[in-house]
Amino acid sequence: MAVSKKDAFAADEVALAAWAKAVAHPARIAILKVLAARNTCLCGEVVEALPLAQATVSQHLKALKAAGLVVGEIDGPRSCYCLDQEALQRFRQAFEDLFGAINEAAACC
Amino acid sequence: MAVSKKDAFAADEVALAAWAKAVAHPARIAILKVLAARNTCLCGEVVEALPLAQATVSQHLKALKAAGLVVGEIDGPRSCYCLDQEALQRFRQAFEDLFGAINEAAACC
DNA sequence: ATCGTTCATCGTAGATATACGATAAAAGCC
DNA sequence: GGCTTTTATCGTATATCTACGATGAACGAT
Repeated sequence: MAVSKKDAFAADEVALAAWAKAVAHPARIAILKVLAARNTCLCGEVVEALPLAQATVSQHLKALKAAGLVVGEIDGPRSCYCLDQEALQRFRQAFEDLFGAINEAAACC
Repeated sequence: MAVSKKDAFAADEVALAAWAKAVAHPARIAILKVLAARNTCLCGEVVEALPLAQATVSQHLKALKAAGLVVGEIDGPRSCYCLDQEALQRFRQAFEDLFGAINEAAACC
């Protein structure tokens, strides 16, 4: 964008938008599902489960980590990624709050 | 992106990602709240409620419309935007399904 | 017909996102 | 020490997003 206007919005809106952006790509949704389905969480396994190159998957994992939805520990040659259930619940709650604020709107027009 | 790989993912993941992208910006979250809080829904009112230029707001409204979360009817000089409650509920359900699939994951590492 | 109001769209500039190959870095193994 | 495996990061190309001023289109009012 020309210049970010995100400072002009409420902090909770910015936070929710950031989470939403983290899941605004099918690859990242798929990654969350893969991490949930396995308890080993190696990056290589995620790569095998997705139709993407290793570098791309690593980049998506980084985005999920930056959003706080996933926790990753680099352990030498291999690394361990897992879901941050607490953060996911906060995200879920923020979403529910938004829907709650929205769904009693009167029909217009 | 170099070339979109979205065809390689499950349809429901692509759909959820598209919805998530629609709310992946604080301005669009704010717009949804404004539309919910009023029953008149004129574009001008949304513009006044946001710290953005009219052209930018119109563009965000278009994005929300493209995602199906908002319905808009152009009526000559003015236009009427309202929330599509049905679509919002489908979105909410898809999200809940995702969280449901994710939150019983075993802790790893 | 000419304004004025309201909104969409165009054109554009700069910022991000997406994807990949190539390469570097870290650890174990020989 | 070299070699392999695993993963992150760099560099890069293309695509999309974000924002705005300027302009156009539709209608009501004068």
